[in-house]
Amino acid sequence: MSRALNGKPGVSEELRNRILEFARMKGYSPDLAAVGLRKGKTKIIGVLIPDVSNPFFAQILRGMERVFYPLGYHLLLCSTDENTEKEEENLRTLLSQRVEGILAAPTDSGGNRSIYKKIVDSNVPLVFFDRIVPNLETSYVITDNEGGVAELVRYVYEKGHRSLGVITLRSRSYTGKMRLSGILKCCDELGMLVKEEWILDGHSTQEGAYQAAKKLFQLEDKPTSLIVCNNLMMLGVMKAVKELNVKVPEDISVVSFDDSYWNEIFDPPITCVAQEPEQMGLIAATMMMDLLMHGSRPAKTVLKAHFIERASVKQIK
Amino acid sequence: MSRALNGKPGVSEELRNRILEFARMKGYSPDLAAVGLRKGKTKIIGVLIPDVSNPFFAQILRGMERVFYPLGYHLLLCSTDENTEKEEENLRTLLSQRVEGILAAPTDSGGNRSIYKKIVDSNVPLVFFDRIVPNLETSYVITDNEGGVAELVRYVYEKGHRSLGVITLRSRSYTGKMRLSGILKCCDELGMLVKEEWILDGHSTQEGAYQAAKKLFQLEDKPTSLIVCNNLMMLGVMKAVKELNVKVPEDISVVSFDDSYWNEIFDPPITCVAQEPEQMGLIAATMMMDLLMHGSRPAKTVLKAHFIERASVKQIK
DNA sequence: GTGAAAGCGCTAACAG
DNA sequence: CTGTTAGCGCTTTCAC
Repeated sequence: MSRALNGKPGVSEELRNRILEFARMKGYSPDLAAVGLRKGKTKIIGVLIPDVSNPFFAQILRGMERVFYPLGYHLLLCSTDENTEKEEENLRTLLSQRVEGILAAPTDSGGNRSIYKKIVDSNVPLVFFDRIVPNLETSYVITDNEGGVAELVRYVYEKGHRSLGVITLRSRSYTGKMRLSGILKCCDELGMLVKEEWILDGHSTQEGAYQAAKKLFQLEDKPTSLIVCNNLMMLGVMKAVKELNVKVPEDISVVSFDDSYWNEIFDPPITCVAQEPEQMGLIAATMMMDLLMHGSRPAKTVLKAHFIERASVKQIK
Repeated sequence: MSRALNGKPGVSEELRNRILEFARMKGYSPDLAAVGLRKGKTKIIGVLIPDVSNPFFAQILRGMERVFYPLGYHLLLCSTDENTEKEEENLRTLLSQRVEGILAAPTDSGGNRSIYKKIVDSNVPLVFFDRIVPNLETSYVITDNEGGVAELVRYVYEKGHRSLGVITLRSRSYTGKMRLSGILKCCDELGMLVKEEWILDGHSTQEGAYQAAKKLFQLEDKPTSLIVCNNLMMLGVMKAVKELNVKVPEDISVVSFDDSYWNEIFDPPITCVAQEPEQMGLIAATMMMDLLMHGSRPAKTVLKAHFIERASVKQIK
């Protein structure tokens, strides 16, 4: 039976055909759970993502799907909502589902370290993307966050700006830490002023950034430029800009980490550094396949964010 | 063993505790595939989606996740890329994975009818969302496409417009058919002129709509208003608007089916009818749970698209 | 209250 | 070339 259905040698053509025909007639479909149980291979990969509805992660997901689909692997999707407990629970379930590997964008750079450690130790292939848990022997793809923000800061500096505001990500997240520290370091080197009250927490969300931007725009003593730490927050800032009728770049110049649909069509179009989420997903998935097929050593890739000049920064003489 | 671990009665406290302790020490985690095999319940729901990277579907997915997660169900994700063959293959795999139910946005309103029919007949709970295969006894949630476009057309008409262009979805898709026919029907009733050459196929994509809009904008004989049939295509139209330096609404008035991040921050902000994707996902998921738990009759929900007036339509005297 | 055994659907290994 | 059997990890049933 099995031989015939799976096209293995050792069956006569005639018998094989009879079995195949019978199977078709009965509408037979193999139970992959049973196969998985027997073979110890489920053909399922677990993906842990903060939020699918964020286009950035949605595009990553698409990149992954693109490599797994042709290889017959399927994706079990879990959202963490940036919640450490949910992350832990999801991780446990994925393990229980006996996924062959886990792709994760960890919520917190330290929070669930011990669980990830356990996963690594138990030899379940693990690949981090976008964010990492430091000092863990896993494959990962991340963007050069510090390099990316440095490029933005330097650009603004060269345009003559000497003061900068920042709308930050959740401070506990890996990317949040990297981007903020990168900005401050670069500003420090260049002698760019970043007052304490110009650093506002946008909580990684559109709404958070909207509130933060409103607060900033209403300050007496404002910086001449503003850096926004991700795509969703840029959207919140745009809303505040419109609502308070702020003129960009006349009143304030704005740059953003991440490019997204809206940066280009905003008026003025926003200068930014872009990541390539789909590419990142693709790479992460490929790393996973490498781990799975060749059991190779962990690979580490740092993607460059590429600079896109548009029209949201004013030249100051 | 099983009794102790699952908290079933019939075991002494002492033995139970000893077993639990031992399990914890050994890092035991139940094999859900085996449980599933034994119980005939995999706790996995299959989701078939055209494209995760489309924010509309990503948000639907999020809505689904929100109801399934607390109930211990997990999502197996498949992308069809609007490709009928991929859809068929994915459907087969989902069935083979013995998912307990399937949530699907079918690619083509007729294409894979027979497979869906088979799924229904084999009593696997099936819920359509956003799009349906007509005349199939399943639950579904869709938006009132005809009502939505009618609202847009009537609004434009009342603003004094008497000619309308259309950027359409892929003509084979359910939503594509419904929206176009709704528009034409409404225009016919009102006496709104829609010339053949003003109906342009945007192929449901940003790029397609970009090309289509450019073509339209360069026509000698243009309509005074334009309706764009979804969110992604609106983005393409925006790009064309910027590139050709078209003035909205002075040169041409624009309305859109779907609201999305960018409609609000565009200049001018776009008048549209909005769907609520997360809500739709939530409802679809709830329907699935109903089917699963109570085995109830198929439920059919048609959501109203709600009108949002912004500033992209000019009043003509 | 406890242990042992059967069997979910499959495949690999082993006889015939 | 073909038919049978054991066992993947679990739960349910049945016997003690």
